[in-house]
Amino acid sequence: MAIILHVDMNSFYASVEMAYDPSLKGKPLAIAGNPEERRGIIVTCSYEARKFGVKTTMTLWEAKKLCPQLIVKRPNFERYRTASLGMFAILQQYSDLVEPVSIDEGYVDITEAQEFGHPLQIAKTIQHRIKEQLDLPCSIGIAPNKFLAKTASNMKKPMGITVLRKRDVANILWSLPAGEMHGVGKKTAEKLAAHNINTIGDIAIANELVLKSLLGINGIRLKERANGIDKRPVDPEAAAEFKSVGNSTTLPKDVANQQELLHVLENLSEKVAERLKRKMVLATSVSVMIRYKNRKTITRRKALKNPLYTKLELAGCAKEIFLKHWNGDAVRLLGVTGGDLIEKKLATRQLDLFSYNEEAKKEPLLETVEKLKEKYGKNIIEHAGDLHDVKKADKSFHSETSFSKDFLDQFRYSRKNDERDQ
DNA sequence: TCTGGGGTCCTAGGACCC
DNA sequence: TCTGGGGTCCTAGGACCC
Repeated sequence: MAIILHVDMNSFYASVEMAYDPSLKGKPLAIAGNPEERRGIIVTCSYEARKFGVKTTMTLWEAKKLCPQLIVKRPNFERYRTASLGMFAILQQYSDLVEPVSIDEGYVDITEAQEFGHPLQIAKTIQHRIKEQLDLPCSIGIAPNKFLAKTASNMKKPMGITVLRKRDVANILWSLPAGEMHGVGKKTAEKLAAHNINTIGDIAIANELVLKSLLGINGIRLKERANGIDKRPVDPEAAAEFKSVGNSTTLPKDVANQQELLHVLENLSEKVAERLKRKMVLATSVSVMIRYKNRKTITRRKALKNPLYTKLELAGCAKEIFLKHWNGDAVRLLGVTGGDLIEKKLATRQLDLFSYNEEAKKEPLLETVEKLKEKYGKNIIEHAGDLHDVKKADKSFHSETSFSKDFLDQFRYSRKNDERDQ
């Protein structure tokens, strides 16, 4: 039987800020967007802030009302990426089978890692090292598959370690509300409730035909998972295979001026083009998202004959789509996404502007180490020496950076988990 | 005077072909 | 004269997650 860990960082952004500036420790801290640009929602907050009722997605002014002494920081993604690199570098030292799920969580298949001890010992060591070396708290779930490991890591926060065996599923999970299950959101919970399916146990014994008609293929999967079954392997490549790359922005104020909107599309296209270039992929489709003043949102997409990646082509395409479908109303948000990506080397088109070369591949290692040293003021390399095996440590940095370029290009954070953290 | 930004997967309908 | 059914591609939108 496989042994899977799910490592989940606790209130990650806030914890990183505290590691960076220890004077913040023990204080109510929130990471939020810019209120002047009406992006002032709470992205994540410290446990001290949660005691006041501050929650993810709350507007900044609501949070301030609950907790006037709240310290608010803008997100610093560079800092979070750096910390994330450090975390994954540690995970990689216990197994090659590390699958990053987001900037702050990942799966580790430790089935073949007996040399490092029993699963519980390994989890304790990893948690201890992340705390000691990065000054960051995490929770870890230990289980025979991904679903159970993910569920387990969520059960004790912060700094919990939870073992969830398949034989405990009925005892521990079945009494929980269906909405607690990973993969069951608000809408799905409502649909299930309408059929008197209210708990995870109800899902586990529900009629497959009912689930299928209600939720499609997802209904079948939910039933399997509710029974503790999940055959998905831990896939180290999963995060590297991007399907789309997009940028969107909520405008500082609603805009109806066409020139202004086209200019925003140009800027978004430039960012997307840079990322396509960095990933060495071409887009075979372009989508434009328009959210109007009243929050009505449309996406319009165009498949391309010639895959593209330059700012000029992307912007041209985005503008064309926009002008064709924009109804003239004031716009709140614009987004540009390149989709159906293909690798540059597989493209039949002539390419010349990619500056990427073999040398560039070597840089991330040095960069990573320098950043970790600088930003944390902790010598991560010395700590890596703990490993007895310098080669392995070296290798782990290399393999880690190979996925990090793609993976860390984005940021994500946990809403559902943050709410459950309370 | 609410509600960000970056993704994935799935479904359903229409076009088109055989 | 009326009309089958499978398959694929494309598009739009919903749901969910982090």
